[in-house]
Amino acid sequence: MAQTKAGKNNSTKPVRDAEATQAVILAAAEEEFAQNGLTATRTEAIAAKTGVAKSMIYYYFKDKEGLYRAVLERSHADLLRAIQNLDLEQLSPEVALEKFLRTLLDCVSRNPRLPTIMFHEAVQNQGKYYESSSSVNIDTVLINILERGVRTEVFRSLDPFQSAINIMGACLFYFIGAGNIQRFPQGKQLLSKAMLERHTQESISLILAGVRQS
Amino acid sequence: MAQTKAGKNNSTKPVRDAEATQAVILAAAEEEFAQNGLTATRTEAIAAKTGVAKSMIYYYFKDKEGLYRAVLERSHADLLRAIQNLDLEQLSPEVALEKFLRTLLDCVSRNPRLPTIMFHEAVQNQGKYYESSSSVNIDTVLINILERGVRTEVFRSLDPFQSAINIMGACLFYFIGAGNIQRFPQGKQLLSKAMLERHTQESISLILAGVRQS
DNA sequence: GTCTATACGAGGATAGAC
DNA sequence: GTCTATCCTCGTATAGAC
Repeated sequence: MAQTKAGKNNSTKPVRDAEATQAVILAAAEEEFAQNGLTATRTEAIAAKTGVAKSMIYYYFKDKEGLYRAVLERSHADLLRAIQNLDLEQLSPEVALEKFLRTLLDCVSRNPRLPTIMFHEAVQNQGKYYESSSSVNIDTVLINILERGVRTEVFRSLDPFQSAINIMGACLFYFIGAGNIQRFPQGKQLLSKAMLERHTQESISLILAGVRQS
Repeated sequence: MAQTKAGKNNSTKPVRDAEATQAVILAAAEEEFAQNGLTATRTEAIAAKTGVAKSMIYYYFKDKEGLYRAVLERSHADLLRAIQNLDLEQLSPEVALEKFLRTLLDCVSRNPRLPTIMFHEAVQNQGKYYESSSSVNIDTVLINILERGVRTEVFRSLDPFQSAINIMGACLFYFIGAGNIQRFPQGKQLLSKAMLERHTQESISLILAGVRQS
């Protein structure tokens, strides 16, 4: 599916680049899906953002659902890879937890749309497009860390399953609120570099203090 | 299903009851809006759930947006009232925080759809239907508690604004994930009474431990 | 590969009978 | 107050020219 790339373009063909077109479609689609979810997103809105014809979506991704799948996979890839490569087994629970959180927060800070994409998928589609893979594993990693911490008594005797959810919430909710919270006092830039770093730090502090054995 | 309001029904009229009809529509609409948000919800889906004709929606609520506004207000009312009546000023920050959290968690446990409604409104509509009221105030109350706690040094020196968001996330994320998480190990009933109580307890423990001066 | 034009079904909203 | 039937816009998806 790859031809007419730049460079070979020295003759007749105008500005046609399959990969580039796909890329702009994916980028625009990610924005739209993040805000609206699968059903409420209009293919026309995506097309409008890209500047390319609406029919290009169907040419490259078959239909809206195909595009959605592509966006879902693409947007989760970074995080999944990062979490999988973490190798936390030989770290102390506390260090492991901090490393996990920093990785998670780093990824979503780089792509703040990811949390809202996850949430739309979870709420609207009940995670049906996740199949057996994806975000489920992330929670499992976290649960394991917590279990180990409780067992070795460096963490207080919390419920690992419940706490994992609450911890994810503490980290990710920020990005969900971001759109809404813009209309807060003198419009703080929640997604500015400084604020994102602060969020990372505050989240980690809250959680580490929250799980630690007192 | 809407019928048999009984009581006033002792005379001529058959099973017609304006309030009852409105009530079933509101109930069904709340479910649908909670799952799909404003745009993705189909009025037909609401009608199908109620058993009443689709046109009743327009008769009572003018249009889909009108119904949405009604659902939004109705679903937030409990929580807003509860939070407003809290009168936390004379309590110590720690006690105030626990009371606030317990109230919040109690309300959303009684109506687990509220968090997803808030979520959709925040993400999809950027909170435009909230006007000046609603959930904004809730965060403000929490921020005030945190500020007071930091000032009096019973809480560690956290960022009240950031922490307020993270705390809300820790409490509410559970309900967002609930739909998706059903498909977890041996289908835990996340919304069962027992699990909701556990969530309440775990959230409060995590947060109190997380903010306390060590 | 990219565009324009269009078919066609879904869904919001209304009219009018009962 | 409630229903059925219908209108008509909007949105997905395809056809076909370039």
